Parts: sequence; C-alpha cells; structure tokens
Amino acid sequence: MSENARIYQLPGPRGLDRLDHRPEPLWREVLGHRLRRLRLHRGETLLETAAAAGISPQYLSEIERGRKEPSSEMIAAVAGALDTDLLDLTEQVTAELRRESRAAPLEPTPSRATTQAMLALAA
Amino acid sequence: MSENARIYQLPGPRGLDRLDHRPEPLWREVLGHRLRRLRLHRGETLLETAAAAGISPQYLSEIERGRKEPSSEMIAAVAGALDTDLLDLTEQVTAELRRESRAAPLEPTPSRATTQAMLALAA
DNA sequence: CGGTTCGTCTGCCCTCGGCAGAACGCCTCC
DNA sequence: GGAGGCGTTCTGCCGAGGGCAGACGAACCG
Repeated sequence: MSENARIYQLPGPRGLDRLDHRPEPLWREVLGHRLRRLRLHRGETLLETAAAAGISPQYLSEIERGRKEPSSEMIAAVAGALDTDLLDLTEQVTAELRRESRAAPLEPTPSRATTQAMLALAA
Repeated sequence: MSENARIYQLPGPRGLDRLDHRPEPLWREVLGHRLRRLRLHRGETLLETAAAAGISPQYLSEIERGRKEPSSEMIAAVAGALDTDLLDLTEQVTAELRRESRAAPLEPTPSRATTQAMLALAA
C-alpha cells in the first residue's frame, strides 16, 4: 500500500488524470493512460508487468506516459501481460476519449479550472 | 466508378475483408483496414487523401495495408483528412474487432471455410 | 498501340523505438 | 544519521523501421 501512496505523490494529476491540452489527445497518450490504469488496478509494478510483457520497465513507463509509440506487437504483448486484449483496450480507449470530449466543453468546468490552477502551481 | 471496379480486382479479399489469421489482429491492421474503408466510402484516391493528410500516397497505402505503424500524429492527420477523429476511429476499430472475434469461433463457419479455401487457391 | 491513372514495390535516409545504466524520491531499519 | 531496497524516471545510444521518391505493373481509354 505504501507504493500506492507513493504513486499518488507523483508530480501531478496530469500524469494520471489529465491528458494533453490539444483539442483531441493522441492515441499513444490515451492508450498509455489506460495501460497504467490497468496495471495499477492489478497492483503490479512496472517491473512485474514489463517482465510479463517481455519488455523493459523503463520502456513500459514511457509507453504509459505517452512518450513512446509502441508497435502493434508491443501493444498486444502488454495487453497480454495485463490479461486483456486489443478489443478491451480499444473499447476502454474509446470510452476515455468520449469522457474527454465531454469533459472539454468551450466553457471551463470547475474541476478543469482547478486542475489548471494546480498545473500552474506545479510549473 | 472504374476505379472502384479496379480496386475490387486487387489480389484478394484478404486485403479488404480478412485480417490476419492470428487469434487477434494487430492494431495497425484493424486501423488500416478501417482507414481504407473510410477513404473508399468517400470515393477518394490515395493521392487525394494523402495530400489532405500531408503524407505521401505510397505511405498511406502502406498504413492502410497494415504494413507500417503510423505515429499518433499521423493517425490524427489521416483522421482529419477523412473528416473523422480519433474517437470515431477507435469506436469503429472496436466494432470491427468485435465482429472479428465473433467471426472466429472454434468451429469454422461456412464463410470462414470458404475464405480459407480461397486463400489456399491464391497461394 | 501509347498515354493516363491508380496502387504497390523497392531502396534508402534519418528519426525514434527500445534498451542499459544512472539518477531520483521514498520508505524502512539499525 | 547512513545504508539498503524498491519503484519510477532520466539519459545516452544502437539499430529498427517510419516515411519518402522513383520505378513498376495493372487497368482503362482513344
């Protein structure tokens, strides 16, 4: 549990709760976000999931943070390691994108303004 | 319309109607398939859509055939050229994956056996 | 037949995927 | 306090492959 507490102390909600500020986030961002969510939900470390997927933990970290563009085989490998598949993943990515598009209206919602203020403080 | 007639005379249904024989197809295959469907539905050539997306027609062809792994920015650019977005695309990819998973039960369906016979003849 | 259009093949430059080692932050223990 | 362990991110770098231009093949038309 201490690991989870540590995770929540990471730099900011941006890594976990906010995607990029573009009109629409990029595929790798949403995907990565979803993969991290799944991994944390299973209570696994980068090391464990990466090992199960046959990749390095460093690389999995970058995938989750949308820093690298995983190949389709990599996506499949990580999905397998998380006991899910491409169908589930794309479904969840779709759901997340839908949530995002609803959460980004022309007028800022209170939680959105709060998040931006938090980001300004962090910067 | 002659262009469409020509398209249907391409090497086989595999390019358009059958994805890979793996338990689950790869992301780039389903995505590419979907992108080609969209483009053809709009009656556009590779040249037109590629130009609108700011990429080469050769490259778009490869993306559509699942030969190359497009970056997230490329996916967004092609989506934009096809007047769609990532949300729509992932939604359709999900739908297609669902269809695929239903179309691949343990016992072969008649259409599946027919397709395999066709592929054997083509090989 | 030659010309045109469309899609695919091929070779290649250069960007970035994927890794290993280093660094960082946090926690526990002595 | 320091040492050690753990989890994650940073950094540098080799080689895989993204993306392109030119060539090629198939189909169609006059």
